[in-house]
Amino acid sequence: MAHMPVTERRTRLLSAAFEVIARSGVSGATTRAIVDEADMKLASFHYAFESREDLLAQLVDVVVDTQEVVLGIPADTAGGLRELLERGLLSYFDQVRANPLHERAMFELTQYALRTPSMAGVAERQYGRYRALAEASLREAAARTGCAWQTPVPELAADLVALTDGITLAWLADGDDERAHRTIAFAARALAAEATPDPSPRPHFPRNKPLPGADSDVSANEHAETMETS
Amino acid sequence: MAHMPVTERRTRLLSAAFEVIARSGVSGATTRAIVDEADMKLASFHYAFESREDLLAQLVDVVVDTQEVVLGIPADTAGGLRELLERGLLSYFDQVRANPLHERAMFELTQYALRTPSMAGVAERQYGRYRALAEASLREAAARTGCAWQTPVPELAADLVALTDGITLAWLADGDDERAHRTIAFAARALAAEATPDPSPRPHFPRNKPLPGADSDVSANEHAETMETS
DNA sequence: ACGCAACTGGGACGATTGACCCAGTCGCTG
DNA sequence: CAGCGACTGGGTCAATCGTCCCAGTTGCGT
Repeated sequence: MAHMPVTERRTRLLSAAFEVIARSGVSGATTRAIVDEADMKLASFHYAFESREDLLAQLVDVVVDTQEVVLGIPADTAGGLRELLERGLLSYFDQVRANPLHERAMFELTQYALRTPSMAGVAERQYGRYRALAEASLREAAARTGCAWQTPVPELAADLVALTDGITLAWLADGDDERAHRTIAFAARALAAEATPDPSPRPHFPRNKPLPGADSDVSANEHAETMETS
Repeated sequence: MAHMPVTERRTRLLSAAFEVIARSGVSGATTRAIVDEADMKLASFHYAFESREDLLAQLVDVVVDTQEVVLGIPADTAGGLRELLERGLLSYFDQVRANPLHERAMFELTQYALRTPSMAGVAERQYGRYRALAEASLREAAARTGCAWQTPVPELAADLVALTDGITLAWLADGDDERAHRTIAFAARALAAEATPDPSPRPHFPRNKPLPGADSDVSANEHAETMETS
């Protein structure tokens, strides 16, 4: 393989490692699997990194610092706060659905960091970043619609992160797009209820409806309108 | 070690495996680590199970079927629906906090099932069970307070599962009890808003406040039991 | 052009892994 | 109480793991 400065080799190995982790988990990310994915020789690994743990630690660092998957608050201001949040959540969900392996790798790395004593605090930093990103989105959404949050935004950011995490985890497990869409609608309702009603004329009383744009199958299966307190 | 029927040996090995997974992850649950935890000899492993994968598959099965960690809806009906839900969530959270390793092992097993082709559908079944348990709790809470859900309960169950998952994951990462309590309060508010207001005199308009008992009490019910898979 | 440091290739090592084998021992049944 | 099937113990195997070593090769500064 062609010569290559160490720094670029490091970068490529980190990317390859992430790829392998997404596919086979952290335990499957052996030094040989990583260099194979990066199309390198085994010796190059220990020339670029001191050890496998060294690479893993740097990977977590990089991944946490470059995390950008967030609500994409739409530019157009059509609709009220609730609708804006819902579209932002749908945009996030589309990212997840487009690349499920990415989220799986993130969860995998989080758990690895959680059970590795030498990486104590990394998971905490990761969630701090999630919350910061969520907070920015919430502020933007409120500003865009002229609403004001009635709950401290950092607190709402934690709520939003919990919701997106929960939605993502459930979807990774069952792959049910429609259910995810319904939960997203619920999340948007719940968050919008924490702000002053937007000044638009719309009387915000959005009972959830079949969500146009969801896949056509799955339809009326477990959606019985009869619930009641058994 | 003393003689022992295969069935009991299997049970013990499953428990030991769960313990090891909680401590060291699935990848750390080697045959030797498991038999060591169970205080057995290595040969007993392959006498009780065909292979390591066999044990893991059976463990996931057992764990999914015996999952019982849910909202403990309190027996006393003091307070409205929102308060009842909040206390139920706090009860769940106490279980998690009393034994964080249990939840970590559950996430670990879910991810293992997710990336193991031969176990396709197990994660889906797991979340189906979560939803069923959540649905039962929601119905109970509504019945207890005389409220009626205005959204299909199976749908709300998915929302509740997403919330608890998100809360749990965030707490496992940062260990922030107070933040978890705030998110729980948010979750209770959000869910209660999906029901008809309870007939009690209280005009439910709970802007959140500094949470008077957030850090010290919560000790209504403390089961620091062993978790166990049996 | 030249030399030296940066980099590569291939092999090797010890440790650990899942799996297996088989001679021995236990304990129930008849 | 005798015997046979159920069970145990300890050793062994090939495969794979992380890590290391070192003789070669490349490319850059001078």
